[in-house]
Parts: sequence; C-alpha cells; structure tokens
Amino acid sequence: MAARVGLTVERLVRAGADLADEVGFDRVTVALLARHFGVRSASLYAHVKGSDDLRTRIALLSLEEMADLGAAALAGRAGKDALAAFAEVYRGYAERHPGRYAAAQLPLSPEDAAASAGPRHAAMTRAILRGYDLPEPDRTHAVRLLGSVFHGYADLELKGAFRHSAPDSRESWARIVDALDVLLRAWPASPAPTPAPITREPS
Amino acid sequence: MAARVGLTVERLVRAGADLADEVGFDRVTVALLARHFGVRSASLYAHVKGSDDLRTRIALLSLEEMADLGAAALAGRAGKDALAAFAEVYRGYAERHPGRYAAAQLPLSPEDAAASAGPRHAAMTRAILRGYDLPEPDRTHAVRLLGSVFHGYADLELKGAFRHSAPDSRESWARIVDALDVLLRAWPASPAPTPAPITREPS
DNA sequence: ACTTTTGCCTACACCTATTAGGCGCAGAAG
DNA sequence: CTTCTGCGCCTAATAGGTGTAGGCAAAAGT
Repeated sequence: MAARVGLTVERLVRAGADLADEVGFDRVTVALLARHFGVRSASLYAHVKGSDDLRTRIALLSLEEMADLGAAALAGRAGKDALAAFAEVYRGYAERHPGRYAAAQLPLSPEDAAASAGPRHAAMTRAILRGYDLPEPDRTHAVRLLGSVFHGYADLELKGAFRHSAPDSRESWARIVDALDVLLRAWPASPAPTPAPITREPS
Repeated sequence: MAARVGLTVERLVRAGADLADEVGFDRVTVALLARHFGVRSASLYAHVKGSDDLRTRIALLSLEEMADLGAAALAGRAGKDALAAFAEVYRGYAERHPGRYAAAQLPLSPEDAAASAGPRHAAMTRAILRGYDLPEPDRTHAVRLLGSVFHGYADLELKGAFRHSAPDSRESWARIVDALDVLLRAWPASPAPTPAPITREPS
C-alpha cells in the first residue's frame, strides 16, 4: 500500500510526544504510535530500540524544550522578575503539555541524565539565585527548594489536586511566587542554634 | 493442589503494596501478584475488579497509612515542631516505601479522591498552619505551597535528583524546613485591595 | 449427609512488546 | 533506460499481560 511512510527517529519522538499530550504519557505505546503512522509495530524497531528507548527520547525532548523555554524566559530578567518568569515556564509547560511534562519526570539512567537538559535546568535555577544573596551551601538548598516547589506544584495541579477547591490555582501560584521571593531575601542564616533532639521514628 | 489459598481483598492489596515497594508501582501486575500467591491470574478477579481497581486500592491504602503517620506525628506538636515532624513523615514514607509513595500519586476519580485520606492530609496541613498567623486566602495558598514542597521534594529525591550532588539530601531537607518556618512567619500580606491590572500574558 | 456457596481452576480471546526473516521500492551504477 | 543494491516496511511468530466464561470441588449452612 502506502510504501515508505518516511519514518525517522525525530518524527517518531515528536509524534510520540504529541501522543503523550493527547492520551497521557503512560499510554504511549509502540503499537499506538505505529497505528498513528499507519504502519505495523515491528516497523518502528528499525528506528527506536523499543518501548523504553522511545519513552526516554520523549523525556529528553521534553527536558530540552522546557530548558529552551526557561532560557528564553530568563533572558534579560533578574531577581523576582526572573523567578516569576521561570516559574511560569514550569506551570505553563505542564498545563499545555501534560504528557511531555509527565515524560520529563521519567527517571533516567545516569548517562542519560548527564547528557540531558537536566543540568541546564539546575544551572538556570542557580542563575535565578544570583539575584538574591545566598552563601554557598544555602544556595544549593535553595536550588532544591525551588525545584521542589516548581515540580511539586505543577505535578499536583496536573493531577487535579487544586482543581476543585476554593481560590483559583493561578492566584495561589502568584502568591506562592511572591512568598518565595520574600523567603529568598529573608533566607535564614546557616544552622539555627537549636540542635533539638529528634524524638521519634515511628513504625 | 493447594486448594483455597485464602485470598481476600485486604491481603491482595497489602501484598500488592509490598510488591510495589519491591519492584516499583508501575510494575505491579495482576499476573505477578497472582504468582506471588501461587495462584492463576483469573483467580484474582473474584476479589478485585481488575488492574485499575487493584492499583487504586493500593493508592488508597498508601494515602491512609501516610495520613495515620501524619496524625501521629502531629499529636502534641505545634508550630515549627509540627511542621518538621510532618515534613519528616513525607520524606520518611517516600524513602521507606517508594512503591507505596508512587501509588499515592495515582490520579483518582473524584469519588475515590473524596473518599480517600486526601482530605485528611489537607486538614492536617491546615492544622500545622494554626501555629502561624495567616488570614484566610493566604492560608490556602500556604497549604498548597507546603503540599508542593513536601511532594516535590519527596518525588525528586525518589527519582534520584539529589543523589549525586554535593550536600546530603537530609541536610537540605532540614534547611528547607527551617526556611519554610521563616517564610510562614514572614508571609507577605495579600496584594493591595486594588485589583491591579495583570501586566502581561506571554505566549 | 445434603445442598449451597464460592474460591480457585481451565480455556479462551485479545492486547502489547519484540525478534527473525522476506520482499519490493528508491536511488545509484552501468 | 535498465539493473543492482539496500533499507524500509512487511509478515510471521513468541512471550507475557488483561480480562471473561464456565467448571469443579472444598467449605459452610441446614
């Protein structure tokens, strides 16, 4: 029939990412993607090693896209402005591309992780903190906090955690960014003088 | 052969949760669970509606367990003490029970969500905030922030995001809890009653 | 002891993943 | 313009997971 559809890794990964946004990342399947191209499943194995490889490539693509958006958002901004813009990239990306965002959460092998845009994300978060005045161990703690908030909020929102309760999610997000800005200015100096004994370890 | 193994929903769900902790939540399968009991897959369908039902029940169990631990941790504590204890429940649970923690992230149907321990989690987070002095819309924003940080941090740590970099994750976690305490005390007042025009809407 | 329940089994139909090997169209070589 | 060659997509086939229908025998109720 339609001989030579013209499959390439790039086309497959792109289509796979789109598919993820439509039906959910965990429902992206070699068979489904093959059907989308009007081709048999086996044909994809010439371009992609298999299901895992496909998913990994979609994850890497998503990380790159998000990093590019982040870089664009940070260009020419600093301080709270940069913080808000970067935060909006996360939220916006997760909203517009739920499947890609889910893909970006896929645990990667150390090699893939190192080759991914992950380090760029970390570097950008660090760059945002240049606008605040944090000495070194704290800067890393702050990077981790920001990463947690951005990811945690986007993830919870995606799962609908805020969908059916009172204040609109966008409003909370704006207020949270405000709060983070305040926090980064008032970041508590290194170890508090209270070495309080941790009391319990349940279960 | 071994007639009547004595399957029940509870035993299946419990074993499924343990299995999730061993092999990962997404690798929990009806077939695997059946093998674990030395039984054919079809036999499980008398107790559980299917794969989705099984997963959902594991998710609900995990949410309950976490809520119980949270309640125990909060008993008799207030303020920063309560905050730190609750935070530790999240981190500790995710660390000891990665599969269950992943299960707890499963998106639930509205009915299941309402019947789950999810609302208890929200109520406990709200209770923590009683130790701080936040007026009402802000309290909800703060609940969402805390939820995001707790979940985001646990999730990232589980995926190994902090595993191969400088300061130990536990240290960051302690410092982040400190920072959240500071933030909740210095929470920025709501924006002026003047509905300031939103400046820009990118994209 | 009998009947009823019901727990687990066999058999099947259908889906996805993945491998092995075949055939033909596209572009290069003559 | 023909012929050759390769690679791009195919068919075939295996393995494992989900889920349904119906059977048989052990447990439980009388």
